[in-house]
Amino acid sequence: MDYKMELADVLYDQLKEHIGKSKLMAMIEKPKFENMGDLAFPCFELAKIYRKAPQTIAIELIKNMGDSNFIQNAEAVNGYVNVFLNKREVSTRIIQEVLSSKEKYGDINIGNQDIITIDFSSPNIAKPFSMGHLRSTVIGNSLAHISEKCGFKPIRINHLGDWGTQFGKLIVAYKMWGEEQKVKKNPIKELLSLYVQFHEEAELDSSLNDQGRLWFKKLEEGDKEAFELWEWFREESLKEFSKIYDLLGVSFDSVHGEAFYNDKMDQVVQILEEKQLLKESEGAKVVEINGDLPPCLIKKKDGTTLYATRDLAAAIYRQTHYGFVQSLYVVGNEQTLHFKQLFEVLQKMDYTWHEGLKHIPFGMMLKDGKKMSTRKGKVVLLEEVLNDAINLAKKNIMVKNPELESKDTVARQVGVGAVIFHDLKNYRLNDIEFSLDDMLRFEGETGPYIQYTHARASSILKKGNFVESNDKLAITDDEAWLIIINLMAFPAVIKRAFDEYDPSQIAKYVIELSKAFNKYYGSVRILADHEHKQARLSLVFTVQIVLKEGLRLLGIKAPTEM
RNA sequence: GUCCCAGUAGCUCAGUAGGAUAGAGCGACAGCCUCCUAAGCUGUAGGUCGUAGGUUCGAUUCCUAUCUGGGACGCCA
Repeated sequence: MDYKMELADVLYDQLKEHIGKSKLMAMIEKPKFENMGDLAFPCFELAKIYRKAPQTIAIELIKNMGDSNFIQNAEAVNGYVNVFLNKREVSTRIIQEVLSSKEKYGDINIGNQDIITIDFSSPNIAKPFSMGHLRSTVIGNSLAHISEKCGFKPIRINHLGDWGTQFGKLIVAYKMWGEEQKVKKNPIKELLSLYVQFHEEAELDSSLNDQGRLWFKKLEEGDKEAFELWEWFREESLKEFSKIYDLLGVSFDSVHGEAFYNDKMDQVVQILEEKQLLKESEGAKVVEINGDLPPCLIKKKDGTTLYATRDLAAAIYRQTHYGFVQSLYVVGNEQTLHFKQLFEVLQKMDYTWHEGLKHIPFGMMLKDGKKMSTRKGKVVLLEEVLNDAINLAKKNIMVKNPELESKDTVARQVGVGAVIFHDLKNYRLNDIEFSLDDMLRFEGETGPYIQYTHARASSILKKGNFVESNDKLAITDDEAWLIIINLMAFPAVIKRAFDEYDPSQIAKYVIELSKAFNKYYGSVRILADHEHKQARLSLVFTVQIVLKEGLRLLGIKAPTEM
């Protein structure tokens, strides 16, 4: 039920000569303070049209307002029409709605099962899974859930960074300093230190870079030795990554990395040539782009490809293979220019579907105010952070709930939940200064706070032997109203999260709902009063449902005890 | 040098298709478990919304300039 619409209906008759309904809808806002009602209509713009004071207009609007079951009364204050909803009617109705839809509450069918490909996570082979990759992973995963909730069919793609000059460099480093046994024993760590060593030595001897490029050329041309080393590095990396994905609860529909497009790039280059888009510039092949953008590099002077080439091939492949209506790239803000160029080139190639391509940028994970650099070995390993969080959660359980049966499972859900929530609760374009302390905080506006609230709700339902019923839903507690308002807002929040590709909307929402519930819990003895018990427990049940669903959309588990 | 993003309480951040008294969490201080999980709740202290102009009945929100921080700017991804 949309109460904005309800208010618009009630006011429309008086205003239809001057304002359309959609404009009217857009003008209605939420009052700044609770004691000012539930909806507000500002009359300042009307003052010009009617040549009257806003306050006078508000008073007249109220006097001639139509009737509605859901509107209790209205007041004219400071040029606003402040509307109070009929709490009893609205509460009953919303509880009924959640109860009948369960976890489908908030589903919006705007997607028509159309395909959205989501390119996210995409770690680089032979490098550790760093905190930087966490952002792409959790944002992309959440966007997949959100788009599904909006009726789309997401295709989760892990576009592994398994190709490029870096592998030439790694092969050189391995051949010069690597030891098979050491790498077998501790693959990622050993490969990383080889990679770091390479960059240190290359500072002194730039011919190493040439060798790196040479070995990458060999790799692209199918050299056996190069290929076998590459394959080995890839295998070892995938094993490491799958441990992380298991912990995070993330899975993919496709793990085609960059290498997958190796045999599809010639065709792209050919098309570019046919369309006469390819120009020679300083020995390299480029596509020039109108406007201020620098040209997009397609081939280096040694004939090897660049990631733009592979991304072009990938975009075309995805369109022919999946027929997406939207294709999202959850990739860091610093690559904005690359995607602008990529999309421009696809437009120049006359692909009409280029409009569905969207870069979803996010801010960087900073260390000491600076970008982390793999090349210098300045990385924080995600696995270590997750393990720290899980251990801390376990410690908390031992103190707070030593009787709990599935301690390890819950510790994992809570620890991982804390890390994911910490990442998702802020707007994605903000840079995040890495702070282990912040990430391991379990109090206040954190993942564990939401999970705890959910566990509380679950526990009370169990203690109260709650049985679902459609009767006795009328809630009379004043303290419940804040919960009701939040429950009502859920569908709109999901819509906004989808429209803006912004999971933080949902994170902020579950915080508000949790606060409202905990406040209620603190002031109302839910199980004490027999007469109101059914209505109250029904309310608790709706909170449990929506919190669980909200957390699910963020990729976080909701344990019933903790 | 050019372009992009950001500057709100001690810290981390909300709020911005312009609107009513500037909002949380953490930290600090003071309370609340004979009572449904205290990972909780209640209260106090704390801000000329980076700075200066402009548009407007009204600007933290829009425009311009400026300062500060970060990022991007062809053979890495």
